[in-house]
Amino acid sequence: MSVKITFPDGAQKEFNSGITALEIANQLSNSLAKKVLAVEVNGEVMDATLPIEKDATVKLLTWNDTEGKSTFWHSSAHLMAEAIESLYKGIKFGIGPPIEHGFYYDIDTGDTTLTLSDLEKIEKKMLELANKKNEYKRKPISKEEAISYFKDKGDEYKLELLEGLEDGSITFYTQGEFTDLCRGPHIPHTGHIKAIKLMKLAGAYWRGDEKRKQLTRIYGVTFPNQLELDEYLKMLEEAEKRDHRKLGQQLEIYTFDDEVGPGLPLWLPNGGFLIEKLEELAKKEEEEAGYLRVRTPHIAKEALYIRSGHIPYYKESMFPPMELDNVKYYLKAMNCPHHHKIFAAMPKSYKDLPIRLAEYGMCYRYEDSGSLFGLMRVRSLTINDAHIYCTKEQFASEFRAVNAMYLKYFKIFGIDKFKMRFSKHEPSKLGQKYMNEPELWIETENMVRDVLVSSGIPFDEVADEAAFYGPKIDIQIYSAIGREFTLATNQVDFAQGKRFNLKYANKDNQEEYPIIIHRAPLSTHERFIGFLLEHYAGNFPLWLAPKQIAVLPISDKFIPYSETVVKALKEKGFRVKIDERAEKIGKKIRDAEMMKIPYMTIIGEKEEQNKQISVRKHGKGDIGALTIEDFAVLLQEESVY
RNA sequence: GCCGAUGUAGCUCAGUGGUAGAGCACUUCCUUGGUAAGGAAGAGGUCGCGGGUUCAAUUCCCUUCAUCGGCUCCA
Repeated sequence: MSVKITFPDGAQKEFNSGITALEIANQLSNSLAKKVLAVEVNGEVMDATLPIEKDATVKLLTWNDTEGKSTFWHSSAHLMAEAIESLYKGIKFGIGPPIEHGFYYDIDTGDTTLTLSDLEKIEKKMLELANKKNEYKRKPISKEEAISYFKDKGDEYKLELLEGLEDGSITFYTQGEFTDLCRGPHIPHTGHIKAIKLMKLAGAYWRGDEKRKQLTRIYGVTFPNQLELDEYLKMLEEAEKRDHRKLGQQLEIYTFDDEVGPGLPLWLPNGGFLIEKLEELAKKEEEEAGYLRVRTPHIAKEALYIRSGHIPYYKESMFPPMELDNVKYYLKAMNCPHHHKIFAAMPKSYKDLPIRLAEYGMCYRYEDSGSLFGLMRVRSLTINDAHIYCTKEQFASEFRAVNAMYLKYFKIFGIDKFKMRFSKHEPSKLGQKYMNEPELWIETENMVRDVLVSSGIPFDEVADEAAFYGPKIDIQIYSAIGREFTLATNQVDFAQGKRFNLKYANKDNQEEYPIIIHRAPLSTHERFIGFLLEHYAGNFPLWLAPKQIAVLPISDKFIPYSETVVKALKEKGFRVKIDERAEKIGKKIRDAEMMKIPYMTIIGEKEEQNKQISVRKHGKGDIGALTIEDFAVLLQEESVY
């Protein structure tokens, strides 16, 4: 009996039935066989050591394939578990999956507490075990046997996992002395794992449920050679330099102060400038798109938030109330209720719609102390907010226009790596997390999907991520250190119109509730500026840079001429800073480079005589001498977004 | 909020059971130097806050606050 194997390049070859992928690789080339980690058979990833008994399309997976890597890391998690089990007594194991970069294993360490020095010990043990080139052996097992194995071992976590598995589909994998409940697949043997780094020790709730026991999670990453590990660690170091918290301090953008409070950023002058610039952009674009600007107070009475639903649905994220004359006042966590009251201030006709109310509104949210993260997650935030009140007929075009505005901004800022996420409700949570309006949910979700599909914007659909009042679109971005954030949102609200009794008279003079769109394409100042810092690595484009040009006199003899240069550049609208310190030019250049000022002009005798300036571009170096006029022309294009 | 780690000068970090140091930044002086760090002197810290142990605590222990790495949650 033979089987016909089709390779990715279309080539076909006959082999004896029952041949394994590893044996196929061996026949093709010895060096290839050494690299094979797993195999994809008819689209399914499996062990390279399993027999192939039917004709199949086969792709050998190596380190260069995503699935090869994740198999490698999954096997590394098992190796780590083996090392831990051999070093410590009474450890119970939760789950140990591969992740984007590496793997983790959640373990219950019982009475022992692991510290960072334990990680080194475990690393060493892992290398020792890897060296043994132990095979990962797969063994199908009955549910009954599996249960008795883990009962004997006393691992209630594995027993709980087994509860969810069907008899007949259960497999064990064993390498060396360690056996784990696992679907697989795994790499052929531990010898492939050559470089190991256990990254961090963390707590993680069993099955992600904060009401259940917190296990110890160990994150690690492994590679088939030391060089790649070194490169990876180097890359992490580089990413750290882009961390907005580091750049924010270095470039004097923002700060925190213990006496002000956690999550309450103070914007330094450079940060204040960025905010002004962003608002300028937003106000211009919103004015052109027919938005009307409003202003609202930072607090409101409890009654407003009972009506809006924030007290029942969102209270734990609000700062506690202050009480005056037996009335509770809350700091606003959102601008919407205030905007709704503006809509309600005067009677409306269908002829007034759509109404688009915009405000850079400052809000306060009591986020968990443990979740605060630089500018990305704060407790005081200023939202690029607006609410659009429209009829059902107007919804599609309004929603489309909002999406177009998003894309326009992304183009301005050169944001091309983002994900659009269409967040829907979860029917089983109606009345708890979500307003109990099943038909309206379906209807609005369909409207949103139609707009997305017809605009050709790629998106993922996710259940159980909606706001309590309606479905939404989130734009996901990644911080320099790989953490995922929602940058901007575009939400539909079918509920608040009714709750706030917002009405308009239609053509037949009947009262109707508007649909409301909540949108914030430029996110909050906090998160957007945090994101921009990392996105540009601190090198803001000229139009946005708080300081655009550093004027650097070579010695104080040239300060008078430098001052005329400063004056001339300022008159042309540039943001200029002069460095009059009695330092050498090399030092002044270094400092300006470190502050990432886009342009420097070096001014000495030559320049004064020729009525010119020597220009140096940040990160590029000397670009020669120019007149101020020519320099201004050169910068013209960069000066606007 | 939970698990773990950390907290010393504006910043980056040493260090010690006998009341503290370096580099950079800052101030002053010297230097007037042509594309990423010139020299010297000086100033600056109740060693996060509070409590305990001790003859003595920045150091050891506890509490608390903040930050960091995760979890949960979220713009």
